[in-house]
Amino acid sequence: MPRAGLDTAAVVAAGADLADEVGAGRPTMAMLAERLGVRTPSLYKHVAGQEDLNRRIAALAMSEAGEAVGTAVQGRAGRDALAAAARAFRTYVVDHPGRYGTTIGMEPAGPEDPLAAGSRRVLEPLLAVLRGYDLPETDETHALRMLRSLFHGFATLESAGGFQWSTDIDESFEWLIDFVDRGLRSG
Amino acid sequence: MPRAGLDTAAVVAAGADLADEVGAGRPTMAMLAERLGVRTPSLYKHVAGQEDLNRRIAALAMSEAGEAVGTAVQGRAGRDALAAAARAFRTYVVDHPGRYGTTIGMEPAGPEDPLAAGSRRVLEPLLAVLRGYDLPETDETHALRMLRSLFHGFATLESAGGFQWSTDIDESFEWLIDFVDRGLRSG
DNA sequence: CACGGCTGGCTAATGGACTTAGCTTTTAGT
DNA sequence: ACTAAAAGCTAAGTCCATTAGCCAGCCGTG
Repeated sequence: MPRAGLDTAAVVAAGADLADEVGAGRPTMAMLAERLGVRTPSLYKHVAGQEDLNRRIAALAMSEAGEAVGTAVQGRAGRDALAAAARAFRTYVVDHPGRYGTTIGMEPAGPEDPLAAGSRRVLEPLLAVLRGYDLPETDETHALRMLRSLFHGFATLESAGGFQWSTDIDESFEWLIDFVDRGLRSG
Repeated sequence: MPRAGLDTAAVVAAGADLADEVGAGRPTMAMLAERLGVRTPSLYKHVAGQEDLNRRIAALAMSEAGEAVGTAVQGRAGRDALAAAARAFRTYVVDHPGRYGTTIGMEPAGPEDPLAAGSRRVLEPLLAVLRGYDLPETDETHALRMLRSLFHGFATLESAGGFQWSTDIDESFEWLIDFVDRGLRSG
């Protein structure tokens, strides 16, 4: 009987793919095992259980989202950087709704939690974007929270089909970038 | 054997309470039945299943949130109305994290879905707030989506413990209201 | 007041999911 | 080649959601 050659990263990656296909929170250990060509209990050699798997998927999603935003921001500043960051984040979430959705409602268990580290990877480039505007230092945290809330909220609502009218969503998104840019410049 | 005297509304209300206590998506039919002093299968006389229960909880949450925001906005205009709406929404979500969390990622099944009706109850007063600003009509939908995204994102992140530094969250929230108000006035 | 039907409860049973325990075989290092 | 850890497996336990089918309490009619 040949070995499947799995490791934790492979299991988590497959779980993340599965979440993107069937929706956040929907994948079961059984589905994942079948996809990996392995029996369900074998998964427990690589992850501690469903809870652990989900935490790892969420951390992966955060880290990937952070990388996408970071890359998009490289070499840009001001409105350009803001728009690039926003679009990169939205694109990531729309392309990976399941794994990103796994992050929702999950509390980091402490500053050492990989999930918290992933969050920081997202926040870092956003902070860099804000540095391109002339904000009083005390406002930086507030603005950062605003950006995160706005991007997170928009992407989450969009990927859940939460915007009802026919008005073009892309258009709303560009409007939103403009709105934030103007607000930050006049701050 | 005396009757428990349940009906659909009572079951949904108890489910919503339970969600607030143990977290969105966590309540089981078994827990709910025990709390209602009834055996699990009896719940199916009032609710079609777990999926149906969650949809009803979500619809209830939306409707309640809409009512809270609507009441808060009554008799106010401009910045006042915006601030009242924002605070009412945030307060509702913080006080009822489980039932509000149940709405996340749930797609309305059509315009007749009570969940969609609940969403409209939230959007209505927000639209009224926007009417207090001088926006071009084409911007109204965009602004509405922005408000919804921002409030939803902020409240969701907050109630999941997603804001990491020690900077006061209330302060960020007030800053955010101010930011939006300024942006809408200069629109 | 009797009574018949609906309604809301119950028990029993099925199927599926997560998880643990314990065994076996591959594989990597000496 | 030999050993030991790692990675698979089967078997089994628990819990949950759901369906089927039964029975008793309530309501309205005669």
